[in-house]
Parts: sequence; C-alpha cells; structure tokens
Amino acid sequence: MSLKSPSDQAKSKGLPPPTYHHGDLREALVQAGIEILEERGLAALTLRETARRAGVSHAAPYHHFSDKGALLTAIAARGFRMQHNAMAAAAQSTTDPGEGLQAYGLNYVSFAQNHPSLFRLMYTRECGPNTPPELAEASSGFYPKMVEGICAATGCSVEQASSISLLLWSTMHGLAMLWLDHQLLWEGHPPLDKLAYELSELLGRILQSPNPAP
Amino acid sequence: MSLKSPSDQAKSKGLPPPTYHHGDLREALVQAGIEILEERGLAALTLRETARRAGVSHAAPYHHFSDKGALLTAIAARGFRMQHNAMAAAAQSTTDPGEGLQAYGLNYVSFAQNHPSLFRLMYTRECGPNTPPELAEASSGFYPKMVEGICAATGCSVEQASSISLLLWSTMHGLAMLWLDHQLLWEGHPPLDKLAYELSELLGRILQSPNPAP
DNA sequence: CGGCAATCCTTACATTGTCAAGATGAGTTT
DNA sequence: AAACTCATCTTGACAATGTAAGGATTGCCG
Repeated sequence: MSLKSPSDQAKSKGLPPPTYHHGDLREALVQAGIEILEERGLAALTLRETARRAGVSHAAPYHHFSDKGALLTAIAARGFRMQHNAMAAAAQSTTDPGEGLQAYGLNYVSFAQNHPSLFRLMYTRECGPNTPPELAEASSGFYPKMVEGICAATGCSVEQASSISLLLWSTMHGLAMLWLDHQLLWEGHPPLDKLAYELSELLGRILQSPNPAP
Repeated sequence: MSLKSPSDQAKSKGLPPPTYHHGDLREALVQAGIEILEERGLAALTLRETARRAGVSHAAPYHHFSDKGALLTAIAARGFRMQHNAMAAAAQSTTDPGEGLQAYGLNYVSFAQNHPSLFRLMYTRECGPNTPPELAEASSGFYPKMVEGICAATGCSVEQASSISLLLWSTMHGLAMLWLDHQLLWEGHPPLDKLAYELSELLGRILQSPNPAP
C-alpha cells in the first residue's frame, strides 16, 4: 500500500472533509494553480500537477475546464480580480485625487513584483483575437477607472484624460514587465519601488503642465 | 518509400547543396525557429518541429544547443539584433535629435507589431536571475543609446536623462505589450501606430517643460 | 426506493524534451 | 594516399504532459 489514492491524499491534508466529490473542485484547482505559480513559477504549472495538488486524478479537471487553456484563463481572471482589489484598496487610502491616482499606479507595479508569475500569466496569455469573455470581463476596468480618476484629479476633458490614462497605464505596465524580465539591471539598479516612484513623479508634471492646442 | 530521410528533405528544398552535415546547422535552426514563430506562434515553436523544418533528426539540435532553452535564447538574441538594426535605421532617417528620438521609440512598437511572437519571446524569457550572457549582451544597448539621444535632444544632465529614458522605454514597451495582449480593445480602438504617436507627442512635452528642483 | 446525471477514476495514446549508443563523414596525421 | 579521430548526425528509448474514451461512484429528484 505505498500508493495513496487521490481521495486519501486529500483527506490526509487535513482539509475540511469534503462531502465527497471534493466539494468545489473548480475553486480548488484555481487555488492550487495560483499556489504552484507562486512557489515554482509558470513552467511548473502543469495540468497534472495542479490536479495532484488538489488531491484528484489527472483527468478530473476536464469536468470543470474544457482545456488547459481554460484553467490558465480562470487563474488569470482570478489574478485580475486580486489586482483590482489591491489597487482599489490602495487608491482609497487617500482622499486627494492626485495622490489616489499615484497610489493606484504604484500599486500596479507592486502587484507585479509580489506576484511575478501570476502577473505574467495574466498579461501574457496568447489567446489570439478571441479573448475568452471571462478574461475580458475581469481585465477590463483599469482603463475606465483611470480615465475617471484623471478627470477628477485634473478636471480636463475626457478625450485628454483618455490619452493620459493610456500613458500612465503603458508606463507602469512597461516598467513592471521590463523589471520582471530583468531588463533593468544596469549599474546601480535601484529597487523597483524607487523607479516606479520616480516615473510617477515625472508623469505628475504632465497633469499640471499647460496643454497646447492639438 | 513514402518517408524521406532528413537529408533527402534538405536537398529537395533546393537550398545550396550542403557539403554534408548540413553546413551550418546552428544558423539553420535559429532561422527555422524564427520562421515557425512568425508563421504559427510561440506554441508551435517546438524543438522537434524546428529540427524537422531544418531537415534534420529530432536530436540533432543537441549538438548545438544544450537545451531547448538555449535554442530559445539564441532566437531571442537574434531578435534583439534585428530590433537594434531596425531602430538604428529608423533613427538615422533624420538629423534632428528630437525627431530621431521619436522615430526610435515609434519603431520600437512597430517591431513588436511586425514580429509579435518574436517580440514576446525576447522579453518574456523567464531565465531567472542568471540571464545567459548571449542574451544580456544582445538586449543591452537600448538604455545607454536612449540616454545619449536624450542628452543630445534636450541638453539636460545625464541624471535627468536617465529618468526620462526609463520613462520613454517603459511607455513604449508597455504600450507594445498591452497591444500584443489585446488589452487595448475599448470602443474605437485606434490602430497601434496612432496610439504610439499620441503617446510620443505627449511625452515630448516633458522634454521641453521646466524641471522643478527635485 | 430507483434511476439519472454529474463528478471522478482508470486506461490509453500521441507529442514533447532529453539521453545514450551507434553510424557517418571531414579534417588531420603519418 | 590510407588510417585515425572527432564533431556531427541518426536511431531508439524513456518519462512527463495534454487529451480522449469508457467505467465507477455519488448526490439528487421523482
């Protein structure tokens, strides 16, 4: 009896004894996937390993996800929700619209730093032009929220705010990505937080500078 | 005789008849890899498929690359060289330092648009902290070249130019990445070139705006 | 209480990365 | 020029992975 059956494994983990059928496997798989991602990186995030960690046979996930891609999509969607919550909390730590916007941006790169593999998975899914609606729904929201915040902070037109919003998003996203990919390793290589703060200060000037006619 | 031997395949492709031993397999593999990448995306870039396209057995690559990762690294390095050349050419199309800098940045995202999978491979290699020297050597160069260009265009200090350089790089990189990942699909979704130009114009104002003391 | 449908397991197969031996030919040495 | 040597290439094998088919188990609904 050297091999334990999947259900034995699950029970031996001390988890709340599932009524059977594992209770809510879909959720458990997503959770397990995120854990693997944070502990051992994207390369270790395999379907079978996820099932193993959830204490279930390797084909069980197919009753909840049509595909490995579907699992990854669900994990990415969960990641987007996590990031949304973290950023919203950061933005609400102040009442000043300008500071709120800055906190919003800084928290964007903080999240990338704290969850490197998850962040990469979220934004690196090569799902062609047909993005799964679950993902699209979860990932949308940054842009409109930023436009709103910029309008509140500067009182400029929605059109101008759109451009500025894209600028801020691109900058923070690019900084996070470059850091994740170890591209920011020149001499001195200050910590990521410092770089992000620098850039946010630099960008802050645009918000107050005069806007010449287009 | 339905199956052709690898060498037959290579010869039937009309390539310059190799003395044998394929001539320069390492180069052929990198080339084949780039082709697969552009035609069928990153998921299709498999070691065996690359060997197949190069007209060689599936284990042959191991005599030129220690690992699949090493192949990917070589392809990425090649990509960096391609991007360097393209950007340098774009920058030299004008004599005005400001315009040159703008062309430099716009070409950065153009390259990403024209070689989506290759671009992603280049910047998405999860090679931990121990980046292979071949890659590091090939990918370095953007930053110092931009700092130099910014100094020439604005006459500001090297320190300020460093911050601005990081800002430009991050912005263009982030824009390219977000576009590649289909994150820029809100209503209207203007073409990428237009967005890049918008941002470059917006950023241009920083270069001329007064710099308050730190 | 009986059947149904969902959930899960087992088995199986093609593909992939990787390794270990053999074959082959190019260049060098004698 | 003949023989040797070694890098290069091929063949065959193995474990791991994604995926599909069919059988077992369980909760639920009538």
